[in-house]
Amino acid sequence: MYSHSEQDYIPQLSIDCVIFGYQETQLKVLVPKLDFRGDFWALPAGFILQDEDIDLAARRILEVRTGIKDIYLDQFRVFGGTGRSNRPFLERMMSLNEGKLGSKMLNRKEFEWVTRRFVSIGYYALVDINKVVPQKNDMDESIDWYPIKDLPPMIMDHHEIVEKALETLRLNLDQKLIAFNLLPETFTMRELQELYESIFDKPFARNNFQKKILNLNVLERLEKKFTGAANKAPYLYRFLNAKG
Amino acid sequence: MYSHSEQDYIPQLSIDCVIFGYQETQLKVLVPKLDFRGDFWALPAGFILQDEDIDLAARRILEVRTGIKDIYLDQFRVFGGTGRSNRPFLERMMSLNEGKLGSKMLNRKEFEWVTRRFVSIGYYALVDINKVVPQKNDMDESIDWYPIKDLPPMIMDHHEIVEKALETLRLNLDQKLIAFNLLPETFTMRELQELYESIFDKPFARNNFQKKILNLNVLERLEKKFTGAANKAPYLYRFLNAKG
DNA sequence: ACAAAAGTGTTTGCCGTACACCCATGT
DNA sequence: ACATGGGTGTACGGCAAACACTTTTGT
Repeated sequence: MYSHSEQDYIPQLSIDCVIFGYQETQLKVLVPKLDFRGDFWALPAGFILQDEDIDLAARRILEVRTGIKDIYLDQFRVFGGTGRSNRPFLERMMSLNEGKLGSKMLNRKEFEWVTRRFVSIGYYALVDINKVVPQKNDMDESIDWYPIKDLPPMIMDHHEIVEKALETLRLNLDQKLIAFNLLPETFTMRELQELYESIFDKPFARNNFQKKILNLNVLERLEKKFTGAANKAPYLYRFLNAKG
Repeated sequence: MYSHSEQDYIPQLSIDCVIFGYQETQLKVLVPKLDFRGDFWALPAGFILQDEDIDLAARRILEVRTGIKDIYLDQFRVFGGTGRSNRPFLERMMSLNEGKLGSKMLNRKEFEWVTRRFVSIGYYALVDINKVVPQKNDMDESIDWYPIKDLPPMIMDHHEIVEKALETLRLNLDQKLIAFNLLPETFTMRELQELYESIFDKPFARNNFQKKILNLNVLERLEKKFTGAANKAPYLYRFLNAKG
């Protein structure tokens, strides 16, 4: 399988990614399930090449897992408790998988490398869920979108990492105008509002929400969208990057 | 001198501290000057023990340099560019100090350790400047408070680190109610306002500032302060930690 | 005609800014 | 009396919340 060494990667330092997507009025997170007995889930993660900027390392990890470039990405916090080691998890995993690991068996040196105490840099990413084709790597059994309110049990402190990522997302949402990264190119005001509601987990008043968003002057109103529903057709909007 | 090894510290990972103080209407930063020819300044920094939480490592570094515990401290960003190595600086320093390093000479192994590419976690701290007795370590020629608008030339990307720390301080000042960490136990409204003005580098309207701060309901008004000046005596205030 | 959802307008209260005025103190 | 700086009150304007009404569309 893969081989880690200090020649290639910075030791004891990793990157954990919280990849947010939005689908069916729910905020979701992309989480791989590891291909071992025992039902282990873990956030997409990776290491930093000796000659690689940390932001680019995060970008590389994201591209591998989502298949797309040009992802909105933000560093949000470092997790550096003393208990942060894969050792308990890996030992349990190996005891549950005796003799079944085959080519996935870690050699002694690799085991030593990955079971040391790790400090991890947390990044969160916002993607248009329709553009993403989740990619398993050779350690994964599967990789899926889970509603943030219904995440599978994850290893180590990964639940806390998601929690902090969501906190940061809420703080930055209006500030940095990044909600649009979670939506398709065009969208209705209702869709945007439902996205906000799923992120903040509370309702917004419809008319006031519209006024607030339009006052930001970052949306372009397009033609109306024909829905076939028994009501007025809503306008479509597009996010203006840096145009007038 | 000191000896680093992977047995003791996490390699290639460091902590850089921006220690803010306030004195004579100026926001200041505590910066040591290295005890070598060539005038090198560098932010207080250190490494993380293998069995040490990163926040506690930052706290340890701060305690050593300031002599006080119970310091307000916040992680704000990771600096992880590929160019982040002490090598250019150390080589220049050594060429300027040939034969004069004496006991400060790094042995081969130590030189290899400290000149690798480093990822650094930035922390900022707020201290009551009157309580601090800056402590040199055995690498320092001196350690002093410099006005943030008049910092000495610092090595590597330390200017950028201060810049980002100040940005974060501004963002968090009202949010987290932390300005009081820069002042003595008691202070006048004018002193607090001048502190705000030095941080944001802009004036505030006197009466409105007072109203805004008092509306936060985190200050206790004490007796008046006798100044001897030809005007009304100002009230003293104290910050309420978590009392009613 | 009616229900459903979209679009828009009006009122209210809060908050920050600007302006104005009084108070205490030493010269 | 006056200058100096401290404390407080009032008026204005913008913004967000709450309430209300109109428009479009398929059944």
